[in-house]
Amino acid sequence: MIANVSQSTSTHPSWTSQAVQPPSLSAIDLEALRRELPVTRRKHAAGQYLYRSGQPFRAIHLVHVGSYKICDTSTDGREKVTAFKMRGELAGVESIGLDAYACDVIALEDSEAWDLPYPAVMKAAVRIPELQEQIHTALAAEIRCDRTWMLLLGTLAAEPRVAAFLIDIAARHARLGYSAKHFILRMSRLDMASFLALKHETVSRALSHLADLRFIEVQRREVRVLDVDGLRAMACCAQAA
Amino acid sequence: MIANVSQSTSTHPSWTSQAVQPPSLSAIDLEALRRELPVTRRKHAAGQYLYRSGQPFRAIHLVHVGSYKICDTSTDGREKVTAFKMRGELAGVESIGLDAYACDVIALEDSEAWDLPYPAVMKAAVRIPELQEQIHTALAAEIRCDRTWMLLLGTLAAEPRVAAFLIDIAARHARLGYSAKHFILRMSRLDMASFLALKHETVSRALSHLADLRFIEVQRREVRVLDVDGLRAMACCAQAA
DNA sequence: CGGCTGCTTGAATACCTTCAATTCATGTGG
DNA sequence: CCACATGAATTGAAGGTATTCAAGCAGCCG
Repeated sequence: MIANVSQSTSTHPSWTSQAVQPPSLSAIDLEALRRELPVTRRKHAAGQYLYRSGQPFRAIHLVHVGSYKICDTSTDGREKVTAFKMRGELAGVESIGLDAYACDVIALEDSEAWDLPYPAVMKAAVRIPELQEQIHTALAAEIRCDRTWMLLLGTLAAEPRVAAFLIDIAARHARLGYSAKHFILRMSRLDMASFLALKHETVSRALSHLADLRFIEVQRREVRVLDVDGLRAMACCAQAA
Repeated sequence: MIANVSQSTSTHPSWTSQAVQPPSLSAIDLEALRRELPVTRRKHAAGQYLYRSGQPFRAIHLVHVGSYKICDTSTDGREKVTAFKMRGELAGVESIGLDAYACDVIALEDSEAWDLPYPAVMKAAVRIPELQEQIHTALAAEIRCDRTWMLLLGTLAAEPRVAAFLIDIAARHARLGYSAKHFILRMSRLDMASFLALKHETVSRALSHLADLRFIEVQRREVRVLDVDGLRAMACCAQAA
C-alpha cells in the first residue's frame, strides 16, 4: 500500500526543466498586487464553480489554495476540460475583452482563489509598467501552454499522453515545493480523459500498464513515480497511432 | 471544373457568427499603430520563414498580405501546425516574455507581414490605454481560439473535424470580404492534417466524402461550398469515435 | 519531356473505443 | 454499526475508425 503523502521539497532539479510552463504571476508581484488592488478571497468546495460561462466578466482569478479545472463547452453542448490550474496559476484570462466568461471553472477539492478585478488590474498596469509586462507574459505563457498540449495531444498515442500528463503534474508539484515522486491526482479519470482527449477506460488502462512496466505505482488517485526516465522516454519517443 | 475564384464580398451574414474568433487588431487601431510605431514591412515567398524558433524575439507581426502557418516543435522533434494566420491576424504573441521565439512561422504563399517592435508596442501602450486593452484582448482571443480548437479536436471525429475546418476558413474569408463559398486552401493536405491531428490520407478521404455528400466540390486546393448547413450539421453533431 | 511533389484511393492492420461486468470507496439511512 | 445505494475505477471482449502501407494519378518546374 502507498501511504505518507509528503509535502517535502523536491530534490530532483530536472523536474522543473521539462514542464509545460504554467502561466503564473510570481510571488514577488503578488505582494505588489495585494497593495495595489482590492483583492477579495473566495473559497470553494469540490465541485463548486469559481465562475460559469455567461456570467459577467469582472475579474481574473489567482488560485491560492487547491486546484480547479477549466471546462470549455461548444454551442452544441460538447464539453472538454482544457486546463487544470494549481496554486499560483491564473484563471479567467481567456475571458479578457469579453462581457461574459467564456468557460466554466470548477474546484477539484477545497480551494481558494483571489479575485483580481480586471478594471483595477488595468489601472494598476498603467501606473506600473512591470505589471503590464507581467500580464502580457502570463497571457503569452498561457498560449504556449495550450500550444504545447495541442502538440502533445496531436502527436502522441494514448499511453505516452498519460505519461506526459503525469510528468507535467509532477513538475508543477515540484515547482510548488511538493514531492514530484508522490502525489494525489485531484481530478477524476473522467476529467483526465477529457483533458487528454481519451476515454476514461483508456486512461485507466494506460495507468495500469505504466504500473506493470514499473514506471509508477498507482492506487486510485494516489500516484508514486518509480522511474522518471522511463516515463520521459515514453512521453517523448512514442508516436501517435 | 471549378473556376473564377472571386474576391466578392460575402452576402451570407451567418458566416461571421459561427467562426472560431481569430485574434486580430481592428483596422482602426492599425492607423494609430502606424503613426505611433516604427513599423517595417517584410515580404515572404511561399515556404520562407517569418521567424524561426530560437531567433531573438524583438517584434510581433501583423499579417498584411497572404497567409502563414504556425509550427510548434517538441524537444524530441515532433512537429505540429498549431494555427494558420491570415490578413489582420497576429503572429509572435506566443513568444512575448521570452528571449527567443518559441515556434516557427512559415509563409504559405507570397505574403507580407508588418513587424511591430515589441518594446515600442509596450511604450505606446503606456501612453495609449486603448492600445493596452487591445493587446490584452488580442492575446485573450488567441487563447480562446486555441481552446476552441482543443475542444474541436478532442471531441470530433475525422470527418466533422475537416468540416469544421472548412467552416472556419470560410468564415475568415468572409470576414475579409472574400467569398465564403469559393476559396483556395493555401495549405497542403499535410499541413491541414497536422493541424487537425490526422493523417493526410484521412483528410483527403474526408474531403472526398464531403464531396460525395454534395456538401462541397473540391479539386486539389480549390473548394466550393454547396451546402453550408450540411457542413454545419456534420461539424456540430457528429461525436468523436 | 522527365522527374518530382502533392493528392487520391484501396486493402490490411492497429489502436482506441464501446459495451459490459466487477471491484472498491464513500456516505447515508435503518 | 451494518446494510445498502451510489459513484469511481478497473478489466475483459468485441467492434469500429483512423492509420499504415502501397499503388496510381495529376499538376508543376526544370
